[in-house]
Amino acid sequence: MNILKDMELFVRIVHCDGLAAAGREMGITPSSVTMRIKNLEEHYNVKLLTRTTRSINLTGAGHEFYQDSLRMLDDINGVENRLKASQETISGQLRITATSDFGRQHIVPLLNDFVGKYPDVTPFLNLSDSLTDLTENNIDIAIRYGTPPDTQLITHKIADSHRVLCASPAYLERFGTPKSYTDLKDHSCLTMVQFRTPMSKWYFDTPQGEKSMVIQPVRSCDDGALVRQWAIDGAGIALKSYWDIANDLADNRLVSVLDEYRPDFRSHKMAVGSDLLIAYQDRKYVPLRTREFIKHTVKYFDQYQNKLKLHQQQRTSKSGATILEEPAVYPS
Amino acid sequence: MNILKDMELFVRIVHCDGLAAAGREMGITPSSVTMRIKNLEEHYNVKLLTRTTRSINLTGAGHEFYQDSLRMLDDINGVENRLKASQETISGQLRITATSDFGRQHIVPLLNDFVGKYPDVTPFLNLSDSLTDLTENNIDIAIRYGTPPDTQLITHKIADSHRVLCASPAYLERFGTPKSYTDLKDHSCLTMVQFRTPMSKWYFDTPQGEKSMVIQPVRSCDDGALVRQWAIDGAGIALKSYWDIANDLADNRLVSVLDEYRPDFRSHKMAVGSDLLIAYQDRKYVPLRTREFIKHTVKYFDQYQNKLKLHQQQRTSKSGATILEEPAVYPS
DNA sequence: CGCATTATTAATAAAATATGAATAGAATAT
DNA sequence: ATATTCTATTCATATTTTATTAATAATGCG
Repeated sequence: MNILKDMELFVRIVHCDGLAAAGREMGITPSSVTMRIKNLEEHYNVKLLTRTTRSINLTGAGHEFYQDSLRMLDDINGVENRLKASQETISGQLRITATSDFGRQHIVPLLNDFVGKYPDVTPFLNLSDSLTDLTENNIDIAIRYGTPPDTQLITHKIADSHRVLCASPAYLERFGTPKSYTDLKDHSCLTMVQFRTPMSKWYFDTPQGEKSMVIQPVRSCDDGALVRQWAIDGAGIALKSYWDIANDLADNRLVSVLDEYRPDFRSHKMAVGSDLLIAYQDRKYVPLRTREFIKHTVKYFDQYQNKLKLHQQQRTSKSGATILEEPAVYPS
Repeated sequence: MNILKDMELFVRIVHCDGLAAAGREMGITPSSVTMRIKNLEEHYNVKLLTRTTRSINLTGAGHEFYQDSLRMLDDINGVENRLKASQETISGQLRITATSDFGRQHIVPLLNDFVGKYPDVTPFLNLSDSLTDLTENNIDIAIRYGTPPDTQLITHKIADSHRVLCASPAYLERFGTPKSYTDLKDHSCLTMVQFRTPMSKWYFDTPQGEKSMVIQPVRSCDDGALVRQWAIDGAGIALKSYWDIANDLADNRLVSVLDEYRPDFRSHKMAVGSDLLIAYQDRKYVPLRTREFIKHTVKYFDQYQNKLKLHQQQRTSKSGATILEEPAVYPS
């Protein structure tokens, strides 16, 4: 009897909530699954699952065994990886998740770079604005704004970030630049929809403390890229994360407004904070390719940030227009 | 490949300082040992042992693998022991469901007793008057009146029981004792509400056969304990299961009436019959704690029944009220 | 050097595991 | 209510994995 393999199967059964489904994922027939669980139970003389044709339920012993299995599988995974690591190279599949617009702008070129350097790495990129479960999808690395609401993850800050209210120069010329956050009620606002909820409650730091305002979006969408495009097209003012529009600001396709109010949005389901973070699973063994990619990413954004600063200095020295720097004075 | 078994073998090899010797201890041939180590090394592409015909030596990776093996074997050993323990020792969580009033009066002291005897048992008591699904809630034992409408359950009769119409001596003195079931229409009746339906249809065995009567309750409630308390307080006549009021009858807080009519109530959702039963899931492997608790319960009610009989004999001979040793347990 | 013991190899035997077809049960759709 | 679909199970059969046997080569000891 191969207990470790049975543990793997058992965990799959629990996750899939069914024997047949687990078998499908593992590439074996339902009858085989039945047999193996039956043998396990007979061997230890313990019932692990109460099962009808339509549902399964863990017994007390089953619950314990599930926890034990998770622990042991994690352990053996570490052992195997360390064994392989004795001559490990930077190779294999590297699975990354990032928000779609940010991913296309930053992760795609970064990943090209990485794969160019390490050709044996085969990247898989999940671009999704909804939170992806790392364990479920076997993701090595997640890149998000703010700490995800998952205590199991290890996070590293890659770069400073903050939210930015932005619009196209054409829009601002036509409808005026808001001087106070209250002016926004007379503007066209664009919002993103996350978890089916429009993120229409915007927060502002004011001399009177934090204020929030519920805006009435003229357009909303669950795709971050489209919100950005709308803003570039002059459809209105959008609230975006800094790195999503860093290029647009640098190239003057977008202009930030009301920076001094430090605009923000929040959600209980969402991550907390606004900095750009890299997150990965707390595993006993992190593959070399993953460790190397984290280094690579940190370096990339360091350099990028420097590049942008340089770019800004050039612009300010030439035209005097401030784009990235926050003015310190509030309008009266 | 069975890594755990290979780990076991590997540890033996290290301890025995040789493949053949390890094989001898494990009851397999040297060639088999060679094969398995070879497969291990090939699978992970790592050399674990440098071996000549006369001596073996651990490589760096082999040393790590040896440590890993010790840890994992220790872990799996614990898992296996715990699994077996659930069958062989009286330990672990024992999950019981009982009706609330009955549970507080009888199961709580019984369980105290049981846990005192077997300290490794951690009891969980679900006190609910509505039926609890055993599988769903992972309940080991249910104690109910009458056979539950669940064919999957195995039931054992613990004790005789029947329904009893009862009222306080004070009530009967003031409003008279009913002589026939038809007298009940002139009495204050108390009923319990189960599944949102008042149990107001009462059945009686009469010389003319079974008769039923729909009573108009002056008070009703979905909590059995409160109905009993109302009766004790003299609010009227209640129809209760015998064991729910056995203590009250014994101590003369309640007096039964119309016993000769064998009063009863029924419900299609309810259990059939009125005897006190213990029910558990039809499992191939019933944990030892469960089996032991069943024994314990049967014994407890046997003794209790005898004690009540004795008490009654003393009462009829002395006609003096005494309090039973087992007090009705209420959180005070 | 011979002797005893060991590791290895390859063909074969044995054991463990998976499959496929048949049966029955439970939830959903009709 | 009835049909349908998906599920779990069982058992005989096929496949894969693992162990054995016997033969061979290698090491160290007296």
